[in-house]
Amino acid sequence: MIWHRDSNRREMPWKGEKDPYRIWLSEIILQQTRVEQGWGYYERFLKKFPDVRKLARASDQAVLKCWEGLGYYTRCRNLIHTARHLAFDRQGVFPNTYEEILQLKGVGPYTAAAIASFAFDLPHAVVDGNVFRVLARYHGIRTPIDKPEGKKQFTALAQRSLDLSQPGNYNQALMDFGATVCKPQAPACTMCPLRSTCVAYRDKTIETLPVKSPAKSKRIRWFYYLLPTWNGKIPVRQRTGRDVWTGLWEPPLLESAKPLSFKMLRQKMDQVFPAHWPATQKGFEWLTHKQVLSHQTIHGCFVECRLGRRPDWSTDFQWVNHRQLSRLPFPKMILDHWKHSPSNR
DNA sequence: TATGCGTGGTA
DNA sequence: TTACCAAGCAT
Repeated sequence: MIWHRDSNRREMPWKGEKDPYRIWLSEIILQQTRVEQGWGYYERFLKKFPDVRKLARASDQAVLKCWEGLGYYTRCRNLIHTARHLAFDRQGVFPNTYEEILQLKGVGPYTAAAIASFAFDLPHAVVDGNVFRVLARYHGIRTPIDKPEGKKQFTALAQRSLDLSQPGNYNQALMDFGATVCKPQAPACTMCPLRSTCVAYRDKTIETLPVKSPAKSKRIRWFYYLLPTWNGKIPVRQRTGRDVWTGLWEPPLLESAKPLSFKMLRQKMDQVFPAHWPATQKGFEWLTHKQVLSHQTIHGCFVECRLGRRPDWSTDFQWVNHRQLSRLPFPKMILDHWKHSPSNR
C-alpha cells in the first residue's frame, strides 16, 4: 500500500472515479483487454454515451459500431442489455450491493467486486489475472488458476488478504503491482518490496507460477467472402448464432475447413449464391488475409467482381452503398480488407 | 464444467 | 513465426 501511494500508481481515465456507470463501463471494456487498448474506447463511449440513459436509448448498431475492433463482442451485447435494464427497469439507479451487481448480465465475480469496491467502498476482493499471479507467486501456490478449485482457493485467499479499511484502494494497488512489478514475463523482482517474504522468489520458481493448463491447438478455417458490386452496392448481413463475430456484419460467406480451388469455390457459389457470376477467374479480384484469434486461425479470401443484375438471395441481405456500410460494425479482417483493397475507390 | 469468445503487444 | 497473455464471462 505504501508502494502504491509512493508514485507507483498508473494514471488512467477511470481511476478514482465514483460514478458506478463509468466504473461499470470501464470494467466491461477492460475484461481480457489491455489498458492501453481499452483507453480510447472508454473515452469515445463516454463522449457518445455520457450516462446510462443515453446508452440505453442508442440503437444496437450505434453501440456495436463504437465497440468495433475491440473484440469479444458478447461483452457489447451484454452492455446494451444491462444499460436498458438499468435505465428502464431501475430508473437509472445502479445496484449498490455485491450480490445485486453480480446479477447484471456481463458482470461476473471480478467485475462485481471491482464495482462494489471502487464505487461503494464495499469489502470485496477482486481476483483478476494480476491477483492470481501475485498471490500464486507470493505464497508459492501451484493449484492451476483456470480450474474451479484454483478459482475457489485464490478467491478465498484474496478475500482474507483484503484491507477492509480501504478495499477499493487495496484492489487498485494489487492490480497495479501485478501489472508493473510482478509481471507475467520478466518480473522486476529486484525492485520488489515483497521479495524478502516471497515464496516463489526464495524457491526460484517465479517463472513457473501461476500454473495454467496448456492451451489447446487452434482450429483452422477458410472464409470465402463474396464481394459482388451491383449498382454501386454490395450485399451484407448480420452474423447470428453462437459463432465468432456474432452481431457483426459480413458479405456472403462460404466456409471451408480447407483451402478451395477456384473451380470448387465456383461450384459452391453457383449452389449457394446463384448469380450471373463472371465465367472465368479473370473476372474476379482475389485477395487473402489471415487473422489469428485466441482460439482459431481464419484465412479470409475476398473475391470481388461486378454484377450486371442483382441476384435474388435471402432477404437477410441488405444491398448497401459506402455510406451505409460505414455505419455498420464489421470484423477487423473485413475492415482491413476494405482499407487495403485497391478496388475500394 | 470445459469450451469458446477478438484483438494487439511482446519475447 | 509462434506462443503467451491481457482489469473474464456465458453457456
